[in-house]
Amino acid sequence: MNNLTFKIDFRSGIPIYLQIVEQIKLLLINGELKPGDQLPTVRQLASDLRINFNTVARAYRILDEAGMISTQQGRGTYLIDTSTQDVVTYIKEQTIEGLVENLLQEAKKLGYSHQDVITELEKHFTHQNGSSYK
Amino acid sequence: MNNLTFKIDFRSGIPIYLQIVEQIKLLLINGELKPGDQLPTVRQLASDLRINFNTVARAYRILDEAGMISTQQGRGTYLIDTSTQDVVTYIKEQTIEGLVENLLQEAKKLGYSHQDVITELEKHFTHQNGSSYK
Amino acid sequence: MNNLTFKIDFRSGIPIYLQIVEQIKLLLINGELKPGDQLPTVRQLASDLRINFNTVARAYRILDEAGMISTQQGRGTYLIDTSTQDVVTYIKEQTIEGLVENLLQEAKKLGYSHQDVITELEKHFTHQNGSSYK
Amino acid sequence: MNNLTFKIDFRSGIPIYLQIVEQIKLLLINGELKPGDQLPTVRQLASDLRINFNTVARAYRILDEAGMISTQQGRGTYLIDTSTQDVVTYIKEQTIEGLVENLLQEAKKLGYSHQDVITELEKHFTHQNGSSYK
DNA sequence: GTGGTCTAGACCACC
DNA sequence: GTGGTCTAGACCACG
Repeated sequence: MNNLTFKIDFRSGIPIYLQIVEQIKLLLINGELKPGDQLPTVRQLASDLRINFNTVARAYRILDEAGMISTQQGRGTYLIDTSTQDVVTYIKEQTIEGLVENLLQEAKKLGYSHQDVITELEKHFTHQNGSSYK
Repeated sequence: MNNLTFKIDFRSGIPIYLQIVEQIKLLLINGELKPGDQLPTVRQLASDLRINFNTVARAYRILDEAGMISTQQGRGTYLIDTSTQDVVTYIKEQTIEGLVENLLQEAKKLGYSHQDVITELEKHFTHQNGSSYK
Repeated sequence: MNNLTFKIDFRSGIPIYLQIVEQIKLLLINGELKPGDQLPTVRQLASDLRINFNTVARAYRILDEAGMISTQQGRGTYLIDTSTQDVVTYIKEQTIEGLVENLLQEAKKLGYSHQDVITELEKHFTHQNGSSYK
Repeated sequence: MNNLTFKIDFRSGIPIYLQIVEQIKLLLINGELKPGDQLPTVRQLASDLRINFNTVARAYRILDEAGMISTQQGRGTYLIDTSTQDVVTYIKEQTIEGLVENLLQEAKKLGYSHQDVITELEKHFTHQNGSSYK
């Protein structure tokens, strides 16, 4: 049940604890983790990833403060258990919005119009794969 | 002649030297700085921004290594002087491409289709300002 | 394990941080350091060499930007860990080529033919040590 | 008589005064300047090259101290006038020797044998132009 | 007066 | 404990 696919990049410069937070969000979105599931213990995950115990604890603390997980003394750590799809879509929307907002903000500084951004995006669509429209 | 509009946010957590690097790129793109122009001296800019000259020197060194400026011992620092528009468009394109690529990569991880990204973008267009597009 | 033989010449006029960069390249080539090895911490090496830790940090930053080492906040600094011999031979070749190219370029300015250069080289072989060649 | 072809590279990082010293050596070797010739005045050359007066003066001082030129108060600066060919060949030899010695020293550090250096050199001969043997 | 190097030491982020 | 950032200030090389 806990063969989770964590990928940590030690060279990316992004703090490990943040990478863990992101990974867990992704696992939830992918469906690899479901609301109510138990997360690996801090010590287990630290050992698996060959990283420091405190680093995992910090990631869990952040998720806890964000209300995404529930840490229960002596019983373990669980993903919050609300009506499933709600959490997932909320997180997804929150994330994509942040990304888009950031893109537009930067583009604006560079003097690009919204149309320019669209054009650039479409360039990438055709390059990568013609099949991605759903 | 050198009344440049530098804006440093000391509370953003982003290193000052990186903010300077970005600012100079922006000034170039905006046309406030032109290829061949002399930049303020390290000590002058440091004094203007109320920061240490080593911090400015570090920013200039990075821009120099990136080939955007030319630092000349005892003479000052100059923006690179190639056929003007080339540099500017190159930097702009490089930047927007990076931003878009990053967005799509993240969106993909979240399971969004390209169309979803477009939709989200358009939502922002109407919210922010109705003038620029659509 | 980290009894590395660093030799810094404080009177050479060559910046200390550059000397450190060169020394580490050499240690890698000599095999005294191997891909994946941890380098001494910035503060440790600074203390050993009786220099400021910022000077070491600068050398490490350069090596990092060049992709030769991997600096990890809070964990330490490690030599890059690709298929061993690749890195070493690449660096060696890159270096010797630069040296030879430089020599030929200068010799050309002086009006020397390639044969002249060879002749001059052979003169040095016999002077220095009769064993290595000819 | 004084349309000399000076080429200064402000971006090379090599001090301008050293570039001038080298240029004058080259002009002598090329025959563009001959023993006994008058050099441009410090102010004239500084103006031509758009550089600081002191920089040229410094270059001339070095050449003077090296015995290559003779500065005569109020009369100008002249190249030393010994039996022509002597000076030229001396300078040439001195220079090529320095270059070769430097190459071998660096190659040695890298663990290259003399044969390796020869091999690398020959690689460059065939690549550049097959006609250079005199 | 210009930039470059180095030092000493404080404070922070991360592990 | 690790590296990163920034400051303050000295000294040097170059122009």
